[in-house]
Amino acid sequence: MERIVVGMSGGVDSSVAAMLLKQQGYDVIGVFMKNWDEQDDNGTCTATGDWNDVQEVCQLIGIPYYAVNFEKEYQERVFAYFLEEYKKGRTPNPDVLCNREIKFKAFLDFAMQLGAEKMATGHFVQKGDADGHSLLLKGADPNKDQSYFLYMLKEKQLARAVFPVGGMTKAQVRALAEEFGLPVSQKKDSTGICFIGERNFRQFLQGYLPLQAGEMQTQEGQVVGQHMGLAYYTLGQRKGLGIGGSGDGRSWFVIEKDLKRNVLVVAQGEDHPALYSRYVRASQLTWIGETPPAREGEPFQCTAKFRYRQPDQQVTAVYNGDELYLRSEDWQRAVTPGQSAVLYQGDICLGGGIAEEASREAMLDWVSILP
RNA sequence: UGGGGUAUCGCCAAGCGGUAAGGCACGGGACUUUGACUCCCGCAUUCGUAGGUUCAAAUCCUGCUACCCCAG
Repeated sequence: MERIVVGMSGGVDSSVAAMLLKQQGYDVIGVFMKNWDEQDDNGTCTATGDWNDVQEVCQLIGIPYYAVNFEKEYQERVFAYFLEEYKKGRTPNPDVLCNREIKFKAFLDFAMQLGAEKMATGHFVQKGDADGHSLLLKGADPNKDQSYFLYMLKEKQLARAVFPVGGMTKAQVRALAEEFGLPVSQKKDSTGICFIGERNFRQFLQGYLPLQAGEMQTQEGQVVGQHMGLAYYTLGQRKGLGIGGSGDGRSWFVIEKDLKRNVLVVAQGEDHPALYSRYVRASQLTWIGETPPAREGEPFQCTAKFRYRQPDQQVTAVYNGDELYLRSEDWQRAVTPGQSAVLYQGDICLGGGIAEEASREAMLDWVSILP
């Protein structure tokens, strides 16, 4: 009997995933990952409730369960990077790294040590196969597809993974949970940084990054307010600026973080040109498959998501080593350095990179590159 | 010191005798395994202040206060 270790968060999706695998006759082991240690106001660990849910669910399903601690790995491989990026004025996405480094590396290794053939998670993604090569496909529920967060995986990692709920809709998953009387069937979907959870983001950052207040200025250099530290803002941000009523009365948005001058550059109106770009340069490009969709320097068509849940955007892409250049058909709003650009062809997730800069104008000689 | 003007929510701003629009900001919620965006709801028993006229005033009258402008 094939053994599969399921990464269980205490949520509906991973609980149903474990249950389905058990039904299919696998030797299922549930494992709860603890990657962040934090006490809430009452002094109890915020992960305790989730661990309790995991235990309840596993007992109900009738599978053994364990908890494993990856706090150190998370700290070193994910959180350190997270803070470094903020210090550079960028806006990192820790969850894509968490998946590559923790869930599909540290945890995968752990699963193998438990004698498993495969690991499983409750991600809403599907797997495909092309001549024996694993493909990452979007989840069947277009509203819940989480392939964006898994683009950094390699096909070798993927080959070891199964996603039992990826072919279902969220509604179907909940219905199954309900049907089997899982105690978490009505549990609210979790959001926020994985393992760290929902919290006041500024308060959270304050504990790790020094505050350095400075000026908010327009592009023309007019001072329109004070900011409390560039790290607390991201491109395209509207809320939290606190400078309403000035200028022409429209909303203000962050259009640039000038680290050298410690100035937050803002502009008025959601349609301000500075919020939009068409060209994106990304680094740290990774392909899921061993064979990229095109050769270096050879432009190709695909779609991209510049943020989670964004509809596919038609782009022309070309890459050089781990540098990726994209030209979008449509204007893209607030493409932010540090955020990921994830590439697709149809339902296949190809991989992606981390945005370094976005521009209204070409940063490459596209005319000569394009056919 | 004369003359004129303006004072309505944190900011901007409707209102012109009939019982306080709207925008921005802010707060709450929804959405969401990053950060954002977006959407929904809330947000002045009160109109610088003290009186007066009137059935009824932010809206009319008077005093006071503050600020602005022009004269000096």
